Amino acid sequence: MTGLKIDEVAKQSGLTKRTIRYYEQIGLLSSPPRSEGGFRLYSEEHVNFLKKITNAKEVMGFSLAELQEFIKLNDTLELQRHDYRQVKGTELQREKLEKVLDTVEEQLKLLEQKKKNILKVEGDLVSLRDRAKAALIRFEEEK
Amino acid sequence: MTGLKIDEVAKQSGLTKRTIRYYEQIGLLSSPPRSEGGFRLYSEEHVNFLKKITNAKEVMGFSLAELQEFIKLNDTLELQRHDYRQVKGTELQREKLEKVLDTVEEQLKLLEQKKKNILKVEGDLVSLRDRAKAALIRFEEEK
DNA sequence: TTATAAGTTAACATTTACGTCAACGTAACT
DNA sequence: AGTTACGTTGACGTAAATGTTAACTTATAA
Repeated sequence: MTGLKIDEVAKQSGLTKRTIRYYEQIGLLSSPPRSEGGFRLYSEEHVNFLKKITNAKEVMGFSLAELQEFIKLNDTLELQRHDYRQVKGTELQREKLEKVLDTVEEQLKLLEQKKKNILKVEGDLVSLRDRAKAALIRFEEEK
Repeated sequence: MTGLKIDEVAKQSGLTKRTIRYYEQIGLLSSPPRSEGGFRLYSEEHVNFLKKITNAKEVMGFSLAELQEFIKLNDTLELQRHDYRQVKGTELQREKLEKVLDTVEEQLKLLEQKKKNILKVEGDLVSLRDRAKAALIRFEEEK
């Protein structure tokens, strides 16, 4: 009978209840257990997961579909780790792992680019700010 | 008869022709001159502008409406600079300037936050990459 | 000069990521 | 035991930002 109800999760994650259910519906968020009466009961992990993916979504500009792709990569790796004995050494698994690695490194490159772009925008903003400041100072001087 | 045609601008900016016309339609991109026959003839400046705003859009997560707001701020400042004699000293202009300044500084703060968030995501990605690498190495060792 | 490629407007379609509302069940409080 | 608050599903609505198609015009080039 333990676990957070959806309203609490909404508050902690900053998402709406609608959005949380929607994420579950599209398979982005794993279905939490239900109470006797059918209420969703979330764990802290669910909350952390939501925080993490909303952050990634904003930072990377990911669509929900892209987000899913990424979570799948993560899961592939977890699966690889846990089912190690059973699946070890299959060529299939190796290919999957290599795909994960490629994708992640691609994303890391994109992040680098993103950092550069942020610097550009920051430069523009700073110059805008300075011009605004200068103009204001001229006002003062004229009084 | 000089100037870039829309297809060229699309290539250089990475946007589609539809999008470029749309941006003009909503007043985000200034209407370029037309050729005799009615073709849009763009300058390099148009291309740069498009690059700049798409960058800002991605980096800041701006909607097109927000983007417009921002361009208006910029224009206000340019206008302030050029029509200096005419409008100088009016209280209205000062208020506008202060609003510009406030908004810009707010955006700069957001950018700082955004940088921190990037670092978080980057950390996640790096750990994902390292786990993938480690798993691959285990494959090699088992051969 | 005539096909073909690229431009134009206008209108309708589509996708994403939710918001909103209805009708109903469950928990909590008094 | 009754009221109020919160939960559930399902269906329909919507805003932003394009995609797509049609019908037509203008450049390009063989």
